[in-house]
Amino acid sequence: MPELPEVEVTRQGLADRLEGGWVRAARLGKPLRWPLGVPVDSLVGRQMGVMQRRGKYLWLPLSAPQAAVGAAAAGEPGGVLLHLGMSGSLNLSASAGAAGPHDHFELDTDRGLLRLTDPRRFGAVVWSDALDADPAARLLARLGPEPFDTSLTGLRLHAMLSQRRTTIKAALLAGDVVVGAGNIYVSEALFRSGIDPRQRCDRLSRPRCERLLQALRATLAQAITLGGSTLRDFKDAHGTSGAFQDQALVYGREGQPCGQCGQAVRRIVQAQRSTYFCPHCQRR
DNA sequence: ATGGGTACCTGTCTGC
DNA sequence: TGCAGACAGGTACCCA
Repeated sequence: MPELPEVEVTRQGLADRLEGGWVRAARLGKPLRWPLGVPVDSLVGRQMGVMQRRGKYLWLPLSAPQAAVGAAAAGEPGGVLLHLGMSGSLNLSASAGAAGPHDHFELDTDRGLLRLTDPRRFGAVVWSDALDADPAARLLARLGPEPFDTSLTGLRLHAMLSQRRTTIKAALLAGDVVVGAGNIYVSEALFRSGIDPRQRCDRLSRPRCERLLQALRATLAQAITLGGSTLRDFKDAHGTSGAFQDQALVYGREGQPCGQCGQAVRRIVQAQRSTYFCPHCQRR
């Protein structure tokens, strides 16, 4: 599910509300992608810091435990690195009922109950001593620059892409050239920049890389404003669905007329994933 | 080193 | 109605 906009919308809905709050209890459901790495009770008695995002990961800093607040355990500060996988969402609510079959991580805090719901369980919650310590560091190491990082320019994007022979669709999806765009937003950004998703990275001119970066930023920014996309599962921290899916120009629109030229939008499969594009408006 | 395929897991929808 | 098969927002890992 969640691509950068959905993760960012989630972060925006949680950061202020969680900051400074205390963890009173913690619980795990079914196993996720990786084990937490520490006993879940060791999260109790810690104070939450400002939630941050890197790519599609979220980082919730946690102070060293205070015995007076919760459990007795001593420990060092650290945090949990969260990933929403394909079907995850994080919700903070004052009065949550009993955990459902897809609720796999819960922090009961004085700010409410923070709950990760993830039917497919591709998501993750991993303890790390710091963002730049393993295992967080190892997971984040492969990520490319943030799309809104001002040091990322069309020139730099062009330099990175010129080293690759894969298709532009595959390269953007891989997240090591730029993070954040997944299957929906890659299709949309390529349409908006008029680039054929099958085009080889090393054949893209610098002006086209420039246009691609602009389109990617515009698409992601619009999606964040609209609360992300909800295809089926995604809800923000307040339980609200996104609205970008209604603005998609090609994604999920196979056979429908392209809004620019009227020709039918095509769906092809690249690396086992659907790609939507307009063969007329998008050129190699 | 790069690139492609596989695996993880559950739910929903389609077509026979 | 039942059931098999395809498909779904991601990504670490393995092998060529």
